[in-house]
Amino acid sequence: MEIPASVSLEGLEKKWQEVWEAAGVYRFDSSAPKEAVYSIDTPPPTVSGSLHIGHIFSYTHADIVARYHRMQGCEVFFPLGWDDNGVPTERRVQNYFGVRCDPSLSYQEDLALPEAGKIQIPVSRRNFIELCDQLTALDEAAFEELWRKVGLSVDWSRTYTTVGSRARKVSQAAFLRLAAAGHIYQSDSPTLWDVDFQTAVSQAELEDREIEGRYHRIRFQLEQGGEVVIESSRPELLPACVALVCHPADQRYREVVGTLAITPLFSVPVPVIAHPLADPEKGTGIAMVCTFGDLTDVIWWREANLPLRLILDRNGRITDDASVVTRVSRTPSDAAESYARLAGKRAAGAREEIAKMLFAAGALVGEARPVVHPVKFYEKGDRPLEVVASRQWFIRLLTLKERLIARGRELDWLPPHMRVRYEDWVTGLNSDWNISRQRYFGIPVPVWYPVDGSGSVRYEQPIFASEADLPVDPLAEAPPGYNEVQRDQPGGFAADRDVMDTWATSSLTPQLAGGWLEDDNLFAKVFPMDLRPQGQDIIRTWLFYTVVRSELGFSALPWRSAMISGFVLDPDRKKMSKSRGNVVTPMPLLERFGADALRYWAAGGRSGVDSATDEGRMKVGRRLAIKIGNATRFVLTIVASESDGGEPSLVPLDLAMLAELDASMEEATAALQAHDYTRALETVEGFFWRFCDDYLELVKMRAYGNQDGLAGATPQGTASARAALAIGIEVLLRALAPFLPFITEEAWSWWMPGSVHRAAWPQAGEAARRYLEATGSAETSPGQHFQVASELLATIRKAKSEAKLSMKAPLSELLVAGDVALLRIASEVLNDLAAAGVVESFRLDEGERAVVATL
RNA sequence: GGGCGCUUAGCUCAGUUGGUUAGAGCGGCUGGCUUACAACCAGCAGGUCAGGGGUUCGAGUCCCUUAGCGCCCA
Repeated sequence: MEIPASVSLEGLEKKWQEVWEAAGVYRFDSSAPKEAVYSIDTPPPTVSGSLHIGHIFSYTHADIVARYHRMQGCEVFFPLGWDDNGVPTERRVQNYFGVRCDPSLSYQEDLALPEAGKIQIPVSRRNFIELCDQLTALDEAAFEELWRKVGLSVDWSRTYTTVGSRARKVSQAAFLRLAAAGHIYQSDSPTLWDVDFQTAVSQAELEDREIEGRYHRIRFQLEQGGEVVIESSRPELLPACVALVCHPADQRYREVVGTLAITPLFSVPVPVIAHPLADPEKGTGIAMVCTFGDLTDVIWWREANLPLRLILDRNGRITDDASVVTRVSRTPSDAAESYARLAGKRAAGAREEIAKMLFAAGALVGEARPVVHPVKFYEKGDRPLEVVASRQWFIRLLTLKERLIARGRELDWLPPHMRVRYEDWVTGLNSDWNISRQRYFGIPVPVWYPVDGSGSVRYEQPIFASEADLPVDPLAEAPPGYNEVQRDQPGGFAADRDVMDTWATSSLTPQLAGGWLEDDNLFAKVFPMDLRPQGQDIIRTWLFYTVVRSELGFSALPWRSAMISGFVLDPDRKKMSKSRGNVVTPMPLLERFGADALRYWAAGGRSGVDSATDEGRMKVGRRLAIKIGNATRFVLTIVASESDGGEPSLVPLDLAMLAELDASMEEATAALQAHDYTRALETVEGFFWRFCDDYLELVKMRAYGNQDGLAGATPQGTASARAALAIGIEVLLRALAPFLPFITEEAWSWWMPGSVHRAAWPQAGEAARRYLEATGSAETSPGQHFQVASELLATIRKAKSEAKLSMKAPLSELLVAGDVALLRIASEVLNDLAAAGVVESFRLDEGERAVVATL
């Protein structure tokens, strides 16, 4: 036994994480039987972001649960990954190195990077990807350092990433299997497109923003005579107009539905249709349908089977190809002339130009009316999205809704109301999952296409990679049966140039981490997983997509439970954001308060409840950690001090204290079983303070032994107190270990072998049972001695405190009145009470319950 | 506009199937160097449970309603 002279928290993080790593305390043993495995699927953080206090919140909750199950004897599978994939990394690489990707360039061996602040230089795709790898490696190291410092009991030998060859193989194989099973299709269909990022965007990446626009009133002549006036915020799409639409019940337009209207300037006849999505309240109640102004246009276009007239290119500019309009115009040369004035312009410029033309043609009615309306944006973008028709790969979702809702109901949600968010999201899905992304740093779609004799790419005949060849890069490798010289040649092949959506990989974390396709034995043991801890902000993405992939690929839920954390707010309870500049970084707080203290704060955040960054709570956590160290040290000092040589015999107070500890542990265990780490901590912590403030004080003198003149102090009583103290603190250390892993391990190491984190979680009735064994007593039911003694002590303290006296001041008499049972209990704790409270005499009276302290 | 959640002490939050006098921590105040810990200990004060209505022997808890806050979706 090595008891330190004083307790310090400094350096514990570094010391113990090294010991744990060297001893493999958190290493997953894959030889464990399946029943003993508890597996956790954490969302891998995007490493290209900067460190954020939120990064330790949800993961700490998961870690507490992981540590609990490990102590319950489970082999815990708790790997962590890094999500490197996609736009955020590319952006960061562009800014960090001052480069941009130009896929037409060839690879340069010794790439000279520009100095910071200079204009971005173009580099080849391979160079660009190398830089992405380089930067993510740096970012990963910073993240791993944070997690280790926080003390996550992760098996760091099983770290995975969402790029790299393993992720490629898994994602591509999953893609091929879904394709073979008919869950994936390719379609040349309307797609939301960010003109700056040059990529398609899926429903989950969308965000509505209110922007200012202007409603232009435009006059359309009717073929049958007369006119209608529509209002549009996007008049520049007039050449793409394919219909007018009004609500079926709108009396104003009843007569014109089914007739033809003629577009001004371009003289294209378009049908007037009726559809319930047309809002009679909006504008004039009749709108133009263009291909495509927004997603409602897509619905009208699809349902009314309208023609396609695309006029925007992928840069968001009006194309040069006037034939889209001239082909269908009644005055082709006038239409061509009008169109030429728009060609090459972006939306905003074209809008101005067409307004002039409409005005000149007398087709504009009145002044444009300012309006604020919601417009779709890519969540990371800053220009409104356009809808372009583009060839993309999709995973079918719309036919899957009911199955996904049913799966959501099987999942154990914590808190339960989070299920509603998932269900609302699934119910509201209006498109399949577009998984093609026109990016560079990501996992390639494992597909090529034949090029026919005339040089056209035959997209309808995709050549899928074979699973045995994975991972593949179609841009660098030729498909089976072809060779490289045939690339992009007539009669040869062309690669699919896209990579997959980041979620197409991230949705496979159970497969990625669990050894799917690589270690069948491991995968069978860990999948489906037990727990998915995550933030509420990624229910519709990470959680949802993972459920989709698991359902399609494995006909199973990926996990039994989902534990949803709230947000971490800034100290003023405001949402943190970069733009507001109130993001709290965790490292300085870790340095100041220590990992145990931050974990204590995090453990106070119940599932689903937002928590403010609260230094006060961290301070309390730090004090608790110090107290744990001091209490252990004190107990050990007493236990190790010279003994009177007596064997312990049963003392009712000691037994009662341990029985109360057992009761607290039962409560804490039930809470943890339900993933309620907050309640568990409160329960254990509450008892720990009573152990220190009441029990320790009550038995201190008796436990010292050799106290001359102390009433009732016997060697047997001393030995009993020492036994109870040792059992109590030992159980408490184990109970506190999942929450404050560093100080508990430190205190454990002073006197116990091995790691507290591999010790057994306290079992029901354990403390009292061990005490009875130590005292050689038969089964005895514990009494209320600890409760009663605590109450009496409180009365004594109150009397002295109100008299402004030291606790050492003597009390001349303590009167205890009550029934026989109470008096018996009281009589059995009087000696300890006399020592702790310096009470000179007691009076026990039968009667109405009362306690009176007389100074 | 729709959905979900929240409103309890100065602050942050517990409060289980309705059941004694509504709890904790922090902060505040008053004391105490008590030989584990002054980075500590003891004690005290502080609440019309957001407002209104209802069900009930009994409501912080259940129902209706109003107001405010937050988040998600459109």
